[in-house]
Amino acid sequence: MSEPEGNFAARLLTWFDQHGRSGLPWQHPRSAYRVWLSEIMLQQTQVVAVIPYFERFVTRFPDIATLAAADSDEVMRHWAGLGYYARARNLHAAARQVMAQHEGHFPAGFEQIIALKGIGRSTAGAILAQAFGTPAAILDGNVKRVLTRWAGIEGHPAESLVNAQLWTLAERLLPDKRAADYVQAQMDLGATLCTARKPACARCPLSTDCVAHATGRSSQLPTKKARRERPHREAWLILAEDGEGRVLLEQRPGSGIWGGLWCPPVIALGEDHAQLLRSRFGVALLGEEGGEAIEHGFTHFDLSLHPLRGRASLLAQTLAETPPVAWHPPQALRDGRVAVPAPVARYFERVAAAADLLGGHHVASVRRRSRRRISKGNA
DNA sequence: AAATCGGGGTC
DNA sequence: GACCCAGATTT
Repeated sequence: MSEPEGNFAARLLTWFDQHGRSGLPWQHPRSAYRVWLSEIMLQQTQVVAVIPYFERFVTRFPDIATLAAADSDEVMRHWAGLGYYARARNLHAAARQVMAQHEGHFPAGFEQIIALKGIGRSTAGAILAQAFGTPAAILDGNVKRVLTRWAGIEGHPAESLVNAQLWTLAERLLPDKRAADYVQAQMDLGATLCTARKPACARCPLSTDCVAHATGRSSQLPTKKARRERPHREAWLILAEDGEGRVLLEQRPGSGIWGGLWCPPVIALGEDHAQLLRSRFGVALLGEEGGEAIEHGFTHFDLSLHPLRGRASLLAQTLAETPPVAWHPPQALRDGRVAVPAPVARYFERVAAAADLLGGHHVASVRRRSRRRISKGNA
């Protein structure tokens, strides 16, 4: 078929030349490593949220060898607050994979790229096209939206049949030139014109033969999935302080929420927290006092964390199974020296701000050092 | 096929 | 408050 799709790619690229985004940090310089890193960070994460993390990450880990050689705690520290922490663990593992299997050079073949941890079909295509100029299809949220609308594809994209249909179409529309630009053009169209809500069809280069636009179904496509209501969970957040005001942290297991991050013990509200603190950490909590709950929403449940502060009394006893434990001053949990979950960092900022309000001005210097506050503008 | 895995931007 | 985001991996 010569031009059965009505010059879809050509129109997209012409639009891109005038309206595409060209100032993104990973576009200059554009190396395989920087493209790879950006694609991982951008999974389910918006560009504006990624940019400050990307800048900090490449400053500290400028190349694959540096990343591979780094300590995992330091990698997690540079990811803390961005979410989906399995991405960071997979990225780190993949960097070591590249060192071991490809002599430190990011591979240029699809099969080798997709074999790396954390890289699926779409991310592999995006890297292949942007880093090596090899034409490859992608199918992220943007492209799913653009294609379901343009071709009028009904049914939820998660269904295997619909998904296969979308991949086939994406492959068929692929131009044989300007591979990197074409990837970026698809992203930019989806992010700026063919948006989830109120698409700007009047300015879209594809509207002339867009099925959804012609039939008035743009707001109906892609088909939304019925969402279940999110359950609500409650837990204690145990803030056990030693004699020097340092807080007890445990490293969370790799699987599950906040995997690999450091966090004060989180114990379900119904459980016997005193007994659990004793058995798992050899600690008793003295002079307990509560505080206002920390509300935090996840994709599939809401969480209320009830802070429970107290003085830690170490019980001299041998413990059977002690998770990795560390003690850190609250300041270290605010300024990014320890990889803690975003709501935990926020909690300690709130406590510090309250103390600042009551007392001295010494906290000002701490704030200046806090990149998280500045980059994300947390209140 | 469905569930899991974060946090924030945006309306 | 609901929806969504340059998805991959596990169940």
